[in-house]
Amino acid sequence: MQDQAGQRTDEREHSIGELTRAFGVTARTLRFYEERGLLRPRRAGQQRLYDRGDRTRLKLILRGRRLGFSLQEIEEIVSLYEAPQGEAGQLQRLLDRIAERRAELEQKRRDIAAVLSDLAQVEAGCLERLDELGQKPADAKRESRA
Amino acid sequence: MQDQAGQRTDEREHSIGELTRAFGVTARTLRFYEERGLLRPRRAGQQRLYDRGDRTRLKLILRGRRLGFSLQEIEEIVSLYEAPQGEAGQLQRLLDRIAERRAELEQKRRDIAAVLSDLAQVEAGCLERLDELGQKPADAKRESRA
DNA sequence: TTTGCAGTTTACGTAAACGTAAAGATGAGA
DNA sequence: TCTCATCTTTACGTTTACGTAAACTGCAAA
Repeated sequence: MQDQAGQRTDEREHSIGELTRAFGVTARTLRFYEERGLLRPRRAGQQRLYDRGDRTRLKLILRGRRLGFSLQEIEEIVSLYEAPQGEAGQLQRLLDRIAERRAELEQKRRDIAAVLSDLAQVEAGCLERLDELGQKPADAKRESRA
Repeated sequence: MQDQAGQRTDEREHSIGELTRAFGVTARTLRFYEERGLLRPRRAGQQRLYDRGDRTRLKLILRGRRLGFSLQEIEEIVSLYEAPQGEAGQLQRLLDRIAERRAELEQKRRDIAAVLSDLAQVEAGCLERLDELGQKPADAKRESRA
């Protein structure tokens, strides 16, 4: 588990190109996130170097993006992770914001359950009709030759 | 459970204004969705009248929106619900598309679980630190006077 | 009759999240 | 030394999902 430099891949710093390939995003996107303050890779001269922390942040960002949060919301969510210290009032406000986010996420979870349930119904109807047609379905999981 | 017209609210047709209040969207949004072909309310002269089917579709649309799907994706998803008939090949393609959507939704579900877990950790840290400070937290669920 | 509200169409504006092109720097290899 | 890939900054363009303003219609209450 060592790369050419004799370091674990997790510990190595990565160029922007490596990161684009690893995460399936464009360099423009990474620079844009940096411009928005979501990423702060260190510099070797002009070049950006992304360390493990940057990759973790990026993972969080993309996770939020898949969930349909705006970059501003993502920024707020990610900032929750990195606001550990503080006096009681601050901590209380942090807890409140966490509760808000949790409520949103649970709404999303309910939405997902509902859509999945709807899709399952449509699928059942399809299978039934295929069955009536005397056909066997061949989707990813249920291989016909099994 | 009868309204002024002596019909159940579920059966009544609604003006655009009623719908905006019921769903918390603007009239512009409803007209835009219609322009995009996502809604087709019937007309009484110029005025739009939304029936139960329209409201159901709107509910589906907003559900997709909360999950971060684009209107185009939402259109595709909703169209899955309304493509029941077809010969075997069509049904098979429909099943494939359902499988794709299901995969996306399950990815989102994993993302939600991950974020919720992260938030729970941050929250635990907060509570611990509040405890060290000798404070009692007062969030929505855990009322301090309980 | 006038006022006012709720609705309509048309059309330009806008914020977010990048895409894309231009022009230049930099280091490795032929 | 030249070339090529990869990186950089700057800047304008694009798509999505509406916002917003203007100008008009229809109906109902004052």
